[in-house]
Amino acid sequence: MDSIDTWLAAKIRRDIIHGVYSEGERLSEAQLCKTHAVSRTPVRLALRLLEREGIVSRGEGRGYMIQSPSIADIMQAVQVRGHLESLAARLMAQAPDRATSLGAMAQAIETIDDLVNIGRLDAPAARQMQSANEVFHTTILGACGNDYVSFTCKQISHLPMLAAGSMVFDRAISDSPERWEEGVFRLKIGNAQHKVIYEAVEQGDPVRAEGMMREHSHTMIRYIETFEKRDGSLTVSDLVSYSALESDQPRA
Amino acid sequence: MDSIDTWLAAKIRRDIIHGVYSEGERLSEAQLCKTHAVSRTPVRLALRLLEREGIVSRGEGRGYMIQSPSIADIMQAVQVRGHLESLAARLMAQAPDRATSLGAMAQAIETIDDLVNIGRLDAPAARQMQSANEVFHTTILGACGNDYVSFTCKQISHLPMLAAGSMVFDRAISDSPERWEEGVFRLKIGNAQHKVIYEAVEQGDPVRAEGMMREHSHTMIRYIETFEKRDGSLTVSDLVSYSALESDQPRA
DNA sequence: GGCTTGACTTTGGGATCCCAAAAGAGGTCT
DNA sequence: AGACCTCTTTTGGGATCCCAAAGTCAAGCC
Repeated sequence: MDSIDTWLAAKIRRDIIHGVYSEGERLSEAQLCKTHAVSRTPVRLALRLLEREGIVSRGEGRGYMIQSPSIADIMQAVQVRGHLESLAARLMAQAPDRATSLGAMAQAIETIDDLVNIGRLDAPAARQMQSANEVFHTTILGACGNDYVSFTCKQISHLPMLAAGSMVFDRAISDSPERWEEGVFRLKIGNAQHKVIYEAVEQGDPVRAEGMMREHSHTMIRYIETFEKRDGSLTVSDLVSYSALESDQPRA
Repeated sequence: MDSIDTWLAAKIRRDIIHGVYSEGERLSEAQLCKTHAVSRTPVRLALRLLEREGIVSRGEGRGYMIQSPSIADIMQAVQVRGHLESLAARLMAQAPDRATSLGAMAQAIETIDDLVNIGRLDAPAARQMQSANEVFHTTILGACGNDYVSFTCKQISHLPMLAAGSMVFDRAISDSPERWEEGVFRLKIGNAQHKVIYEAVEQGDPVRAEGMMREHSHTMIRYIETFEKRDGSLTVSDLVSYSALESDQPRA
């Protein structure tokens, strides 16, 4: 299943996101063959995949053109994802067999609660939290009864911050105590939202479930905005490093 | 831009949707090479594309497996699309520069109104209506300010009834006068919803715009449901023929 | 007789070759 | 001197070849 082309696509995607290529730069198949030491077949498959992902465009003439996503692009995509998740929350609250999936959600909430209460936010804790958060969100997507919601989310999950359950971690969190306090508070707020969503789904309140999920994703967008304002020039590469916990690949 | 593989993918997609292959059937690259008289390269590209579209799955072992979409699948996808469009309507109602796109929407509404008032629903009229409807919906997607909404919609627009502005036309509409009357009434309702959406967007009322767009897409789902109930066994192929006006390909 | 193991066949992934079309460079004509 | 035409080179699409892995069948062993 995972052939060279998939791996190659991931590699090129990483390069694009990390800004190795400049916006609008033309890249040729032959060039990629040389630099990655593979044949043209996987290169073409990879490029077609990236084209469908929208981070490379295949113009009428020849050559592929880089379409590196900006922070604004990613925030737009996060908004779309959040909107789809709010649909999933509403549908799950209406699903007759939703009870079977409530356990996983409750456990995820509990895990996050425990981690937040411990108060340490080191890498392993962040990874665990990330994982629990992913469980919470994918459970809703999977239990909403509409498989296309989950499918559509997967279609756009290649961008940074768009994988299921991506969380923003502030790299400044370990610098100052106030930042640290702020980060923990934010995580508590997020999990409180999780609890409301859980309750609404359990009680079969679709309006409340959808509304709270909308707010939950809005919180993330707002948080990225505060990053942007604070750091001045937030790069896409920064967002990758924040959400890098989800991938096995170390930052380039 | 449109190479053999794209064309081939469209051909195989049509075959799958029209039920040429049975569910779960394995198809091999070599087989497709023979039947469509092309080399393996475009076949592989086409299969990878169809795999991403979700109508063909590439298992761990060898062979691709057909995943022909059911009526339920399509209705789920329509729900997703409708939800995304409701986001677009909300965002457009909040967009500062929305005024520039209001003209196209108004004209589309007027065109549909004229066609409905004439009262004839022959093929050219249906095609015109389809076209105007497409203008209305794509204008909202394009003017909402979030490019990813439109992008995400395109990602799932390969299924029948999912292209922008797809409309359901009742093939029984020409049979009996009451069905005919019913069909015209339904179109009037639909355009009345368009008018409300237009008004809400113009006045900058995001809640009303989103709500009415949600209702608008819900109307379509409900209509497909009535089809299903009436005909007993509605097939995906039927839906294609209902929405076939949008494509140049005649029904197989 | 059933199970295991080995050879054969099928099939998909990767590499290479060929070709047509398009971009670029250079020369020529006005 | 500038514009247009032509030739060359680059590049991407399609075809074919090769290989490795997986499935299959059969024969031999327990």
